[in-house]
Amino acid sequence: MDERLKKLDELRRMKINPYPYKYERTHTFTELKEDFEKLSQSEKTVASCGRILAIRGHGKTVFATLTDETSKMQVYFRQDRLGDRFAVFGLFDIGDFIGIKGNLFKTKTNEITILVSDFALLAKTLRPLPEKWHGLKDVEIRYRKRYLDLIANPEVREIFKKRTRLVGLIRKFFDDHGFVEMETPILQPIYGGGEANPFKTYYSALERDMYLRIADELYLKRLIVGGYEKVYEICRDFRNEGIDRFHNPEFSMIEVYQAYTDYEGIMDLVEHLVEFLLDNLSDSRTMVFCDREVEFKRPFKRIRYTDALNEKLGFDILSAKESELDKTCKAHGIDYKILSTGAKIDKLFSELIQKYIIEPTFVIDHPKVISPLAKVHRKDERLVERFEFIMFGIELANAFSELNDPVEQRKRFEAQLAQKAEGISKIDEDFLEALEYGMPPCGGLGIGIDRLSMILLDQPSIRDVILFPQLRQER
RNA sequence: GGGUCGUUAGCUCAGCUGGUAGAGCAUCGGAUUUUUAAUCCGGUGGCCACAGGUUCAAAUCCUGUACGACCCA
Repeated sequence: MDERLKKLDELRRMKINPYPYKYERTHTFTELKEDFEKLSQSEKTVASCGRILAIRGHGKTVFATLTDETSKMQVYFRQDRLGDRFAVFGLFDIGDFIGIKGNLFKTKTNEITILVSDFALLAKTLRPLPEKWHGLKDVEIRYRKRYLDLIANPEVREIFKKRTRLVGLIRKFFDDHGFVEMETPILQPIYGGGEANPFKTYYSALERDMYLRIADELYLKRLIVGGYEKVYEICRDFRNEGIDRFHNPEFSMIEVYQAYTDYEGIMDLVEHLVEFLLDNLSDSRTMVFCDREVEFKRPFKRIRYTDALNEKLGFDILSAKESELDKTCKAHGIDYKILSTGAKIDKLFSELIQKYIIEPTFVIDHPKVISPLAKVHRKDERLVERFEFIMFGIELANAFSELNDPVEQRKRFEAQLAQKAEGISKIDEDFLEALEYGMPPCGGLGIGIDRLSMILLDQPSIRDVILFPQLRQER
């Protein structure tokens, strides 16, 4: 870094501003390559700019490789063309941003190159870049200093662009189906709509505790009460819990609510969404994730939650005694002591069934105890009308026929409180009051966007699809 | 929370059963007018994550801590 600071001084002595204000670019590197035939015939010079990736000096000439966001480009400096200015290039380093003007030609190895007739420093770098050949591998640096990861590993830049395209497609799908995108509060006085511990904060102006939302559900339902019939929100939610390959405390979801439909209608919607995403993101309806291949074919497989679990356990989970549940949990190495009845059942399900679901599958008709916001199943009052969309053992979506009976909803909240379940600390009276004004029959859906990105982009860790994952403080 | 593995130059990595710290790239100086992981010659660069312990001697063995990865809960 000392060497580079010296060069910086030297440049200033030469009256060269190392941090000028702008550069007029005529073409990106990709545009230059695409229009090579036409541009290389022309006498007119082109102007491009980018970061220096490599310098290959040959005495009175220099080849350098530059990169802009779109592509790489080789540029060629010759002393006989640049005269005294040629020496200025000696003060440039790998990593610096420069602008060049010149004409396109092909070298004898057939590489499109700019013969430089004029150049300018656009920004001097002080620190050396990670090595060009091996890239940056240290995952800790890749996550802590993502900008270095993005410089050194262009494929990572591609992943995040694809993620953005994916979110754009999701938005387009729902817009095209007549849904309206809404924005609801991130800071909530009462949290709810999911099972999780919240992040807590303090709202000075209102002199009260607030929570970062764990879900948007209860606000979007208020919008259905208000008369909208198809709404969605692409939201950042926050859950104050563990971090692992599939969990980041701060994560992205889309929640969708549609009036006058039920979970069957939502299943249909999800199938079409997934199909739409695949058709726009990849060439086939086959998907590879962590070396396992899966084919998408409508209709997706459906598995009844309790049937699957009962078959595996050999007894009926819903009529089982608490002691029997405890025994079963213990047998499967689950620490049941701190868990509510519902949590025990759900834990068993994840361990014994969900883990092994690879094909795109709707797990349907969950027990009522683990689904406080879902409507009772029309054929079995111990169950609710709910589905989870699961593949590769990962839960991607969760949906219900939404409970709209305010009296029943109050009972469920009270039961949740009595169970000391996560995700509720007190009853959201305002929400219940909204339901008392009447919510039409409604299907609701939540999709984890990070996990969906993981699967569609074949990334093994959620941190590979989140630009700035939180890590512990460095010491 | 538990287990396993990792942490050595700016980056990627070697470093054996303990004996003076190594390579490639980057960087600096020199040569080089079509190179492209350019090449050739010469140099700089290290609190071996941190703190203890064992030993005549520790990057190496032991203990603890921090951070990270993976697995389990």
